[in-house]
Amino acid sequence: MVDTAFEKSKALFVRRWGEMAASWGISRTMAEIHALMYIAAKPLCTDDVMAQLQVSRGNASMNLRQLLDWGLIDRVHQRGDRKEYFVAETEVWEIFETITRERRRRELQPVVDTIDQCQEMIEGCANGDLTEDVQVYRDRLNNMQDFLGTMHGLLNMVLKVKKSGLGRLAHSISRLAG
Amino acid sequence: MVDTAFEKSKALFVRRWGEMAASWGISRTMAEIHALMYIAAKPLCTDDVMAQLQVSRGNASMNLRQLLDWGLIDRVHQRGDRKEYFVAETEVWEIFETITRERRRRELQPVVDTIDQCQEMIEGCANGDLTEDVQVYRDRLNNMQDFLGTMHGLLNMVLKVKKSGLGRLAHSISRLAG
DNA sequence: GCTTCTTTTCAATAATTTCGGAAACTTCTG
DNA sequence: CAGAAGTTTCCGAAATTATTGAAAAGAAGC
Repeated sequence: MVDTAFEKSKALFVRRWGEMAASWGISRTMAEIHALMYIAAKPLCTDDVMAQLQVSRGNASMNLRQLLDWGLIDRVHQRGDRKEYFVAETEVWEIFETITRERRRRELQPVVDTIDQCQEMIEGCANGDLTEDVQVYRDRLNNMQDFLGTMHGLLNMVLKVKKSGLGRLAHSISRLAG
Repeated sequence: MVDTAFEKSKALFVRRWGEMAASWGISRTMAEIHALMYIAAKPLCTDDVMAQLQVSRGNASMNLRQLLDWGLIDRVHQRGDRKEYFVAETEVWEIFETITRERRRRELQPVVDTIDQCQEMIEGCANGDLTEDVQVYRDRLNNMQDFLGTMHGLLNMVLKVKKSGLGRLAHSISRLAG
């Protein structure tokens, strides 16, 4: 069968994609479904996912919902079929933007907020008793916060610019640098 | 006690840092130790970690070793004391570089390699039977690979340039864009 | 509008994986 | 050799993830 190599190749990609995601704190199955849809030529339904990944209906359903929440896949309806089908975003930069946006919102923002809070907490005691320890601590918090702010801006810049070519990125940075 | 707010603030930072790391696939304790050392004014020893985070000696030891493997902390010897002490890298850009370097090596590189492998696997069958499915699949793999390559380059650029100011970054990008 | 059939969602249970603690074991120093 | 510090292994606890089965939701036909 000619398709064997094709099928094997796809399975390999899906598996590896899942493994990578797992080490990044994303459920393996969720990532595998995403990979499956990313490389699919046409919409897949829940049964396709169940069959290809050998998972239960509930599991497939839950992970599909999560992918919808993340905005990584969309519902698609096929006429004459009441089943729901799904397609993945296939523009890699869009995928990247979606993932970074969600992770920033869910996981980075709380840290930024917490650092603010930590800084407020030591403002009082910093007056009366500005020991070296407190000063060091305050510097470290500031550095981290600056870094997170810079990364935030840099990421936004990269994402914005990916849609208008590298020329503008250079320009943006020139202004930042000048 | 004047230090109460200070201690509470530090504890809050450590806790939140650990939580964030946990959602990024890094053990909570390992991240907490790292946070503890990042904000510490002087080197800490295993017993400090045990006391402040309420973990066992074995646990502390294992996680300290991992942090050493990652290159996020260094051993420091205090003269007149047999104990080992540790300090964290405190330059945020260095920390960032270390983490991205390690994660790329450990988790991204295998994906890049796998995509290569996947592409080779379908080269044979692509000749005889170039169905649309195969073609779509091949395109998606290529797009992903291009993306990973671009990100790799971009990251290197950002890291290199952080040590020589933003001016050079703009210049680098100008050349890329031109 | 009601029934029936299909699909999705939810909740309880089960399985897997990860993590941490205790203790055995090693190493180093005096 | 004694004592302290560091490491590794094993096992149980906790968290995460998956399965099952039942209920809910939604479309087609009457």
